[in-house]
Amino acid sequence: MAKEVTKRSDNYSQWYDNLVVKADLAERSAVRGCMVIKPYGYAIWEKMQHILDAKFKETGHQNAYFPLFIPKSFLSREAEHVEGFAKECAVVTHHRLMANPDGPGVVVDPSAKLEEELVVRPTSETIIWNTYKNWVTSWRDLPILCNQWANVVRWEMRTRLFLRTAEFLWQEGHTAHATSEEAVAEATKMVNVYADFARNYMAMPVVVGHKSPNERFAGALDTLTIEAMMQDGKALQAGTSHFLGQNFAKAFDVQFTNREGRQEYVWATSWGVSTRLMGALIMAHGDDNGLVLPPKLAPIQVVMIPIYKSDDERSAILSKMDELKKELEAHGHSVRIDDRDTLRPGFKFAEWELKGVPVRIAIGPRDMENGTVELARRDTLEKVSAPQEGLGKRIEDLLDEIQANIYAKALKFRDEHIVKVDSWEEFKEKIENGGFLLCHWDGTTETEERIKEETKATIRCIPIDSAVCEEEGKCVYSGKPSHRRVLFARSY
RNA sequence: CGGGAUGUAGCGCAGUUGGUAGCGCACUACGUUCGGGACGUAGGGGUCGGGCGUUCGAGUCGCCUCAUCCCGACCA
Repeated sequence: MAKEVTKRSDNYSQWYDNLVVKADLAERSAVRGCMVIKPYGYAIWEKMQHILDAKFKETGHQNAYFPLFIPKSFLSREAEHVEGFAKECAVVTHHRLMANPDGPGVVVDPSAKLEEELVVRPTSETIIWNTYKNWVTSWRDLPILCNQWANVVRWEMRTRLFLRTAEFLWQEGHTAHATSEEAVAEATKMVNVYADFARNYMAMPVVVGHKSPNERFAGALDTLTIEAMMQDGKALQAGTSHFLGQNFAKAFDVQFTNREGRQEYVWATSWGVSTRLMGALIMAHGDDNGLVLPPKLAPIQVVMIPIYKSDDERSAILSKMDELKKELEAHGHSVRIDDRDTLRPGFKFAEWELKGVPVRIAIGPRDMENGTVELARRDTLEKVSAPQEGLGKRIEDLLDEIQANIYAKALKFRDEHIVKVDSWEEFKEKIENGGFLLCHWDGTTETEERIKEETKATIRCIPIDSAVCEEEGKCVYSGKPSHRRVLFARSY
């Protein structure tokens, strides 16, 4: 009983925190609100990065890197933007330490005060737009399609591993365009890249939609989002893509000469996903035995566990495993042979299940006699005996099946927990059970905030990928007329 | 910054009216085990968050302080 994961049904938060630590993904750091991503967790993040990065390249983007520090005056150029982030900024005020004159240790050298304080980026719009100003003079310079992989700092009051940490890793795309239409198309394109990634790689269904004005990114004219449902019925914002209009171009005076020779402000977008996706992955698929990784994101897709008594058996089984490993690797799968001699098979089974490895192959003396292996899949925990012959093809099919099954399971769960609600009484009752509520809303921020106060539910998005929302009705709270349903939920 | 709680071995915890600092897991060694989280035996590991005070004597009582967590506030 080395590592136990609590049951999801007991306390979902506890189950989550416990799983993150026990599965060796991450742990709390000694630094306030910060997280250490451990090698196994980081390996999953790296797979996400590589896939996303390839998609960004396919859609014409290039990677670049901008400074960590943002002069305070930059951040305050765009009024809404600074208002949105001011309360959670880490600020650098000095650049030198000195020996403590009153005792041991060091203190900040008061003579090394910065002329202008530097903010540790909470997001990079301001520093990037200040840079883009110098890159754009003509319509021929557009579009600029840059992405940056970076860390950002947001001094949150309460933090949770992967979901909300003081420092987190992410990518942020920042694009500049000659026309509004082009920028809107870009923002839409990128939210769909995220949705595709969530569905086809993370095996996680998402609802794509617009944020309400109240929930928009600070400084955006429109925010597109992908919203996922976790297994406790709460929503998780998994990625956003913003149409920034000309707000930042005006704030940083980024103009270009158009084809007609007139000066014009450029149109902007920004979009990002973060290590929060790790939290989404865990909460979308994990079970009481631990993590369940979709094969496309699993750093180890197949783990092989030998079962033996004698040294002779051990070496015979391991050499058979080497052989099979080569075959699987030829099919493009990542394979780990767990040849640790100090642990018993049962322990290893449990440990790799905890880590979410999609497929386990066990080989013991019996299998060696029969030319078989024991094949176990993580998603259903089913075990079958399979011939060693043709294993490569069989595993390939199995991994595809697991990928599809995990998605189907998550989709079924989500669809069972989305309900249309038309009365306020029903709303208050249903929201207690979690899940997404599709309701009519009168379009006012006032109603939205009242609903939030009374139920802690917010408008997660105004869905664009669901025809069922488009109908006439009355606001679930105010009774005023509405022409479409929006998605309400409690969220992380 | 309000309200509540907790700091004792790497982790999780117990510690009674103040009287020799303990348990489980983990760790080390040896042996038996090994097809679903093994067992036995023997070990190692602590300025009880910090400071001051009360007392013959403080993990325990008092005051101060620091840190962390929970509920709020906050959360593109």
